[in-house]
Amino acid sequence: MAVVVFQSLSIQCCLQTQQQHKTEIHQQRRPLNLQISSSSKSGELSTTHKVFDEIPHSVDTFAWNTLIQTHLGNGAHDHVISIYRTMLLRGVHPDKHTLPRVLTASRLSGSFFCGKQIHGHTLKLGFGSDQYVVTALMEMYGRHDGAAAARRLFDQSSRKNSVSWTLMAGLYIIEDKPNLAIETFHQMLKLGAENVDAVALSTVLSACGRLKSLQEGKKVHEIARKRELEFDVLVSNSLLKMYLDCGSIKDARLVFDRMHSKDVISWTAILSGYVKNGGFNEGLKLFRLMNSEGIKPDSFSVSSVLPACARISARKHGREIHAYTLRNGVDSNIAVQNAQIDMYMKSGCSESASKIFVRMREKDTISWTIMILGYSLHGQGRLGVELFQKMMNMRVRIDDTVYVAVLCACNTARMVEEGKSYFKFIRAPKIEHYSLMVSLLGRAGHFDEARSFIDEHQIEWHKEVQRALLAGCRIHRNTKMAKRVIERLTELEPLNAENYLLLSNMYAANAKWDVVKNLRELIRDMDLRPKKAYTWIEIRNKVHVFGVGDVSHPRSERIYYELQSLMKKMKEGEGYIPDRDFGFHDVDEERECIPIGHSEMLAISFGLISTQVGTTLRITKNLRVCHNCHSSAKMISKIVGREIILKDPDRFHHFKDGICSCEDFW
DNA sequence: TTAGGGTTAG
Repeated sequence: MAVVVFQSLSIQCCLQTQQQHKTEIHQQRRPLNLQISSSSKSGELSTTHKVFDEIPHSVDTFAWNTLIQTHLGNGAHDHVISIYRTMLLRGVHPDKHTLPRVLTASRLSGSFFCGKQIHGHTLKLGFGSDQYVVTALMEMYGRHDGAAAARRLFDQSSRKNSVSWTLMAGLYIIEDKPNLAIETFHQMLKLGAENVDAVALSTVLSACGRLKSLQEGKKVHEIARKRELEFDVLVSNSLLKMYLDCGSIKDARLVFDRMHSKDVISWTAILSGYVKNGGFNEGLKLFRLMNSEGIKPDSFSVSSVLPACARISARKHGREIHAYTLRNGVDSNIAVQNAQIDMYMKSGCSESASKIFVRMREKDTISWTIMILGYSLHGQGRLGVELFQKMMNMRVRIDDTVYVAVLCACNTARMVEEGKSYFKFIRAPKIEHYSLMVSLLGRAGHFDEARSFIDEHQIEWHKEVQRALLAGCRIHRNTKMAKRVIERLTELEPLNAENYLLLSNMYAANAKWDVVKNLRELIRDMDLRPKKAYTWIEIRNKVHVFGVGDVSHPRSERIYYELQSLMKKMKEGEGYIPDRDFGFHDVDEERECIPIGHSEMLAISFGLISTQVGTTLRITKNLRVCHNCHSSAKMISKIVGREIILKDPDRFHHFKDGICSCEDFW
């Protein structure tokens, strides 16, 4: 931070000095200007500075301004201040071009004190009402003291233009007051409609997005259309983002498809929009299309598409994109590296993720969070807790999401006391933190404590909390409490079919068929659509999908034969007895079906007959795996001597040598 | 010679 004291310098003295050297300036200005301009354009700062050192005292302000501009453009803000000081010391008079630049430099270097001194200079020199000076001052005070401070300067200024109006609107957005930003834009329209330009439209569109107001956004879209600015790339990209922020991917796509020219930002915005809204395959498709149209992806586009690979466990695509980042030099970007770690973790390759994490030159809070969550996902909660301890020791910034991650890790590792102590550190816990604490206590079987915790924090009427409690009931087969929880869930989410199915399955387990019949009728009458269970397995670049009792696969006969033979081995060699209790299961159809017809069993069997001995099988299920399949998968891993990695919505199960990484707590 | 703006990761 530059702390420069100018008060000792006399502006009056500078004025006199300049008068004295007026003749010399005229004689020497031209050759010096040329020298500075050519060096500045080449961006060679050291050369520029050498030239600057050679400038005689009599040189005019233009050369100094050019030098200042070069350093400002290169982000050398402190240096700009030093040059300004030298300029004053040499008696050169700052002008209306110098002052906004040094004000900007002092704002960007965080030297508000210095900025205030320069404000004094602008008044003494009579540039207080220059438009560029006013906007620089507005931005400085606005960012430091808030929008109200900028507003005072703005209201006092006699000549307002599109830049000052837009700046004012932008400051309101920073303060999360999008309504005021939109109001400012409309005031500008009313008072000086000819001023509206692409940047003004872009700013107000961002405010509409923040407000999630499709109505306001469409009004601005109409204004852009009328002023023929709709297809300006900045405006189009802002419209795209506004529609995405307002949740209308359809309108965003319409803007994208109609754009005359698309840049890397347009492509990144739309593909990121799809990925964030669950359109993982469409996101990947757009990424490929972008490449084929000759738009080179940058760190932003790569970080936007990698979560799609993570979510659909598309290791192959993820690896290809990873290779692309290495070839194109974007792999050292921290956001890209974080997205890569997340992708590898979520597609089952925790080792590849760890390698990147270890090699990272710089790690931020997000990098650590991804690793802690990743370890929890793979049943290595203890490693996650250790990482959190390390992170604290290294004084890395801890935020709410890191606490979510470490509480997840404590859950996985069943480290109740550690979880309790970390929870105490959270200043303002959110419902996610409370739910994780309830889950931690419930999974450990501490139901009385979980109840007291819920009462103490008055969080009973949150579906997340009830679901967390249900997880504990499942593990400990606490049917009595589970019934109460599910009944509460049906009150909280009357349109969620899953809750009625859980209830129905619990009554079925107790042979209360009349209640089961009533619940099924209720589901039908309310026209609720329960989820169906599916499992995917990728064999030689082709994805095979299996439903419950599926016989549609061309190798179906062989798949069932393999399963029958495995079942025989499990019964004879491992003493396996299928569990008929589906009381805690989320789908109805699987209870009706014999366990070997469950989708994950079919996928495992197909994987075994389609790959070489010893190959690891990787499968993904859209719903939670049932107890029978979990036990079967453990035994199969031992019988066939293979690792089976099964991903369900909450975690990875690594079945190996007859045991699972989740230690049967899922 | 100068200002205000649009895309990323947990």
